[in-house]
Amino acid sequence: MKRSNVSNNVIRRLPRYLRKLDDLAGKGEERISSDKLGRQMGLTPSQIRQDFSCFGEFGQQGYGYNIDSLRKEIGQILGTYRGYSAILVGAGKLGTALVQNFDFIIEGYTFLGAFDIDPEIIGTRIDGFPVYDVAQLGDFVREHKVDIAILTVPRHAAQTLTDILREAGIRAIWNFTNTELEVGEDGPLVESIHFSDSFLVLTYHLAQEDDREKQ
Amino acid sequence: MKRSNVSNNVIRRLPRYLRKLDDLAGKGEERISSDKLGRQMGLTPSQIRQDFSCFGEFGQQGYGYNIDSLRKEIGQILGTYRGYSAILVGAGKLGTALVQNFDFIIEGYTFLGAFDIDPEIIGTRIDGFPVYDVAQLGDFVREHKVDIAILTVPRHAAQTLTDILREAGIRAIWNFTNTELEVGEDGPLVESIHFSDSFLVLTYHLAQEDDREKQ
DNA sequence: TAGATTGTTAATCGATTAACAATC
DNA sequence: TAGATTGTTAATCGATTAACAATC
Repeated sequence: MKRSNVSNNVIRRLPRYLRKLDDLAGKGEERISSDKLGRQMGLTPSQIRQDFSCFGEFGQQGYGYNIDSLRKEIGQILGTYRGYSAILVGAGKLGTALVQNFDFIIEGYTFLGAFDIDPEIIGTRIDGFPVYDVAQLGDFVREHKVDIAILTVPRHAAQTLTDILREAGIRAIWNFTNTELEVGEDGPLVESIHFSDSFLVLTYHLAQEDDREKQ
Repeated sequence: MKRSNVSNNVIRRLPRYLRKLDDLAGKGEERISSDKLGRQMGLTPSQIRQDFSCFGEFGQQGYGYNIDSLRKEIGQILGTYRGYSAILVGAGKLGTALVQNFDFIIEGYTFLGAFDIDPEIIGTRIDGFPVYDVAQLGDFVREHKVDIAILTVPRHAAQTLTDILREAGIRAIWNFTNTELEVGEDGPLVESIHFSDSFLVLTYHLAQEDDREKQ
């Protein structure tokens, strides 16, 4: 695996490849060429070959790529099945939905539980996992060396909890708070899902359609 | 407004600008230069000026940009306050969380209600909005000329509902099903939030850190 | 062997950055 | 007026695409 200076664009395409390959595998397909894959995904064959070649040589001339082994390679690159541990910070509707929709254990991660401030739900269970008092968050992260925090708290609490998580040595934050988190120099990785950004891109295109029509 | 061939990268930065400007306005700031804005957002001043200049001349030499009016301009470009109508398709945990977290009406959109297949929740209300039988989805969309469907159904139902929505003339689908929707030639716009893609980008970086360390 | 298809090098295209005249 | 800062043109950088020898 080379993986020296792989561009962001390439990295963000990898999960799409993985999804597509899972799809093809599910359909019982065995092999695919960059040409066919490109047509199915709306990419050029060149780009696909360039992307893969950032990480190694996964194909075979005259044959293409073996779907099953390519899947495994890309999964490996993306860090699946490495047993990374995760916790949920903020056990509201959104957080609960995420835990229930992602089968973390099957996917090769270890989900350890949730944290919340509401006494009503502390001590209960979500999908079988315990809900702890957020007051214990720092100690828990330190003790269990938690890798990933899924942050689904109200925006006003986002930075405070980020600070606690950073102090406790969390490695990554999956951020759903719709704010930019301050993590400083060698703070944790942050990957954000900004719902409103995505929604606004949608309405941008609608607005553009409307404006074009008016002319 | 020129808006001829604006690149995707530019479009995806616009919501970030809007968030930042809202932030600054909230802090009582009145004006900002591309230089300061760049430093705060991690972009070059050049890029910021280029981005804005795709849509018009919003600044003033020697002064910079007026935060309030720039906010309004970008909001306008992004189609806020145009009264676009939206429905929720799939009233599970995730969908409910989205409706409760986005105050659609305040944000300038019109939320019309939710649709589900579960008789238990059909006829109930979410955040005050009615939950209809999904059997009425097509007719409802046609009748109310609904602009946007928020699709939060299980993946196996995604394509069927997409087909119904397209047939009924929906203009855009905000897709949370973690699948690629087939919409054909002049089907609706699709903007997807792929949770798993985002999560895998996170674990990619963790895995890379780990591999680098091992060496 | 002939056909298919890779991995990689070179060419092109587009996006970002730098520079600067215009002007508030 | 002098200083600041824009909008835009030109230069650079990086990403995508094309081409092709290597080879299964």
